[in-house]
This record gives sequence, C-alpha cells and structure tokens, in this order.
Amino acid sequence: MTNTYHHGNLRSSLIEAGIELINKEGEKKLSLRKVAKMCGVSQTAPYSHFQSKEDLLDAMKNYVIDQFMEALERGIHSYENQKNPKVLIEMGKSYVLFFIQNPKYFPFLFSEPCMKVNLCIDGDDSNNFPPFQLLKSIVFRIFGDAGMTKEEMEDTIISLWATVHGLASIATMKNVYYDKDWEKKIEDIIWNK
Amino acid sequence: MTNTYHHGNLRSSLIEAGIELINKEGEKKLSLRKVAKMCGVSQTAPYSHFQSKEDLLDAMKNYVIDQFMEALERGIHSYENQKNPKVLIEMGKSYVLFFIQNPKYFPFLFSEPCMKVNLCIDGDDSNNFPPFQLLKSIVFRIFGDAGMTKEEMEDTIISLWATVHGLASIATMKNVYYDKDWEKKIEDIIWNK
DNA sequence: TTTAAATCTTAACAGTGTCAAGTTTAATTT
DNA sequence: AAATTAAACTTGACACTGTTAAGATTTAAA
Repeated sequence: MTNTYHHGNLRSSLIEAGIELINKEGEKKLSLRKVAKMCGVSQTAPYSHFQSKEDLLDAMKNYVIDQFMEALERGIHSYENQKNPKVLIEMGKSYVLFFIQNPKYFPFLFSEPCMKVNLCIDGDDSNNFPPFQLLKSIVFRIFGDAGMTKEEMEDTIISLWATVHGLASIATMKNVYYDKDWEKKIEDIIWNK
Repeated sequence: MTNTYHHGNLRSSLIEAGIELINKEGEKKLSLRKVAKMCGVSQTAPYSHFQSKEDLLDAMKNYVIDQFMEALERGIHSYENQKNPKVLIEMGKSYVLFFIQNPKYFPFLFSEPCMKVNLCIDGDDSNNFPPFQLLKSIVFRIFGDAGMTKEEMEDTIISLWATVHGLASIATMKNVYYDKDWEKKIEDIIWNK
C-alpha cells in the first residue's frame, strides 16, 4: 500500500534521529523541526508522541542511559566473583570508556539531567539514576558484609563516583588537549585508589 | 545632560546583566534580546561590543573565571608555607566550595568551555585555562624538587583535578539529593587521598 | 457501518540570533 | 571653530525556533 500519512514508527524514529543529531552537532544545534524533517514528517507531528521538545530529549536520554547501563554491566561481569573489589575498577573503566567512545553523550546526559540522584545511604533507590543505583548496590555487595560502616560506604560511593565522573568529564571535554592514551592513563589513576 | 543615546558603559553592563540572568534562570533561558532590554538598549546594540551571542558568553565566562581564580588563590594562601602539600587540599576545597556557592556557574563554565586546557606535562601553559594552569604550577612547586617524576606529577595533577572537579559536578547537579553537609563530606573525601 | 480515537497536516503566533541601512553622538582632523 | 570621521546606537527585516489551534486522514472500536 502507498499510505504515507501514517509513519508507523514515528516515536522511536524521532528518538533515534535526535540521537544522530546529538552525535553530529551536539544538543545546542538540535531542533525539533530538524528531527521531524529527518523522519520525513511535518514540524508538529512530534507533538503526537511527545508533549514538548524537553519531553523528547528526556526520552532520548533514557535511550542513551540504557546503552550506558549495558556497557557498565559488561564491565562488571568480566569477573565471575562478584565480590571481588576489582569489579568496581572494571565498572569505573567502563564508565569512562563509554563516554570516550561517545563524547557527545556526556554533556547531553549531565548538563541538565533528566533523573533524580539520591546520594543518601538509606535513600529511596526506586527512582534513582540507574548507573548510580548500580554503583550503590555493588559497593553494598562487596563491602556490606566486610565490616564497613554505612558512613564509610557512603564515602566510598561518593568518592568513587566523583573520581570516575571527573575523569570522564575531563576526557570528553572537547577543549582538553592530551596527547597520550586516555584509556591507559585512566587505568593508572583508577588503580592507584 | 540628557543624552541617553550613548549608554557609556554598555560592554560591562551587558556582561553583568548576562551573569545576573545566568544566576536567575540558567544559560538555556538567556537571550541577547533580554540582556539588551535589561540594559535599556535596543536588540542590536550588543553588536557594537560583541561579534555574536557566543562572543558575549565567552566574555561572561572570563568574568566568572576571574572570580573563580580569586577564590582559589584565597584558599591557597591560607598556609604561609607554599610548599606544604596541604595547600592542594585547600585549593580543592575552594574549588568545590566556589561552585556550591554559585551552582549555576558550573554548567555555565564547563558545558561548552571557552578556553583550551592542556593536560600535557610539558605543554604550553600560556593559553591554558587559568585554574588548571594554577594547579599545575602548584603541583610542580610542591613535588618538583621532592624527587617526583614528571609522569607521577602528571598522574597527580589529573587525579586531583578529576576528583575535585567530579565532586563539584556532583555537588552542584540540581537533581542530586543529599541531606547532609556537603562541605564536611568534601573535606572528608579530599583529606582521604 | 457508523463512531471514536490516534496520527498526521497546514497556518499562525511570539520569540530568537543576526544582518543591513540609517541616526545620533563623540573624537579627530583641518 | 568647522568639517570629517569613527563609534555607539536605532529601526526594520530575515530565517529559524517551540508551540498552539483547527482541520484532514487513517486505524480501531462499537
């Protein structure tokens, strides 16, 4: 049939076209009208699937977060013994590496984050930013039975996240010049903790 | 005289009005026209002083960087012995504290930075991002004569910056919930390095 | 088969950055 | 002191933006 009025897959197409634009030109140059045109659809068609531009951006972020979580979990499962503290190092490496491989995702995810992050040790995790929730659960799994106090675990969690997140931030800043191999340097630094 | 045609101070007024807007509503809601209106001047008047909106934003960032540098230097000089490694901790605390006190400045300065950062140990520092140049020079001053290799110093510099920058990033994310005292937690974490 | 709902369309609105051309004031030269 | 030039501003216009309103087309439900 030659029906071109209904796209069929517009919602996910818009998300993927949007992410393509993010990787090409960054969030600042992304416009709803461009994304719509990429999908061969009128300017206002997206409003059948998203309340606003911000709403589409949130959906795109969730799409990226899913990929991010998969990368983190691949790193974590490189050790069979899930109580080996080395899994934290692998997670950290995966964290930084994901953004080195997808530099545009870092400012996109973290400039105006779409999700809540609860740092409190006994805080509600059900709506927590998934990567952070994952870090929290792993620290608990490794150190919870090992006599570490809650306060020490909280310090560990925040410190780990700060270091790794800071490394990712530096490694992906487009104005940072560094002539050596980031991956190696990051491994060095994470190991020396 | 009743001359209101020439503003007299427009360039700096635009910068300050722009920063006021950043603090009120963030960079995303800042428009050239709003800033111009705040200064009681027409939409295109800013073009006599800045080539583009981006150009004004860069000037605003440099204005903020000056304040930032002052805060860092106040922290550094809390010890008279400038070779005491504790000055690095004071610098780190000042770094994070500056952004806790001015949360909107963090995404503003680092989302699309206006200056180059050269991480290479022997790199050219003349055009380097001033706060980073400062960190580099202090690490050199403290550890340069103390038998530390260049490679170790580079590790130290990147690691310090990553940790402190990561802490600032976390502490200022508007979606991060944390019910305790950030300043104390940051002190804990920086000291435990 | 009619009705309702979902998905799309065009037309229009106010707001944006920026250019072009002209006006007013200040500075410089004669 | 007068004339000229340059700097700092103005209005008007352009293409682009997010978003709303009202209507058209297709699919799903009754």
